[in-house]
Amino acid sequence: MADDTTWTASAATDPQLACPISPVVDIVFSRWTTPILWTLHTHGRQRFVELERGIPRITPKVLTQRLRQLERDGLIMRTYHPEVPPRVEYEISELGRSLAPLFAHLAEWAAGNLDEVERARHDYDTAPGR
Amino acid sequence: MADDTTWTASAATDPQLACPISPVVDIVFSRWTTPILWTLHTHGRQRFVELERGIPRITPKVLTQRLRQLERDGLIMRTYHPEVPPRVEYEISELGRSLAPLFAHLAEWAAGNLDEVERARHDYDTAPGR
DNA sequence: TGTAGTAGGTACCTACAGGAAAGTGGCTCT
DNA sequence: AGAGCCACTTTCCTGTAGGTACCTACTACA
Repeated sequence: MADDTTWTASAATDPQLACPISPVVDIVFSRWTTPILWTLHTHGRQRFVELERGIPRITPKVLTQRLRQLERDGLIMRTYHPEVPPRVEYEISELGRSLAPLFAHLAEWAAGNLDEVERARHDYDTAPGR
Repeated sequence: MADDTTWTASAATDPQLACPISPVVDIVFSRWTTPILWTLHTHGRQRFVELERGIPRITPKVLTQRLRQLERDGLIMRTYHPEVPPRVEYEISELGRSLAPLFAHLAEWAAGNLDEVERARHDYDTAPGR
């Protein structure tokens, strides 16, 4: 903590919230949101069933919930076409697109450090006295 | 999606997991982990009670769980001093420290875009036909 | 004697997230 | 006539994360 060049220590003494990035985490990294944002970004505009098929094991109920939440937060846009059968298209918004470099860094960290996490886990699990 | 310069589209077609950053999210952004890592980074080595006092509303049980998990993943280090009363110190590891620029970007995004999320929410909530 | 302090562990309980399955509406195809 | 399509919605149910409260061992100190 001697040299705090990378982390902003602004809200470090916040009485209520000890971590200034907690609100972002709640918005961006709640469950199922990253797969949705990811597929929406890489595959572009998509319909409900396409998302459902593209994200394995997600149920339509939860998918609807997450999509509504993401729409409310302004990260994605929903366009409803009153046809028969109905057609709804989801696409990432400008605000959602602004997360792209962040996700890229995350993917980069994952590529470089996930195996070390795996190794740490193995060491911990096979440590003596456990 | 036309120009994929920032996001790596490597695992975009992964059959099992539609999102290559999901594993990282599970490790780094599970509940309470960011406040713990944040305070550990900004305040340096800390004892259990210090963490407990520094992170409002966390219960000792959950704090223990999260600390164990973070230790197992290699993000923090635990040193036990067999004194009376017992003394345990937690500090961030090299691997955990490597998350610093990531967290900095997150804080930066928060500073620049959180109000826009707030605005989107207000617009959504006060929209007609709702 | 008894109280404080530390770092948790344990038992019990509740709330809520999330899963499974079926329903809805209106058109179109067979 | 019936089935199928889409985008959900609703109901019911379960699992589990997390909260509360109490417990441990040991010593120093009043």
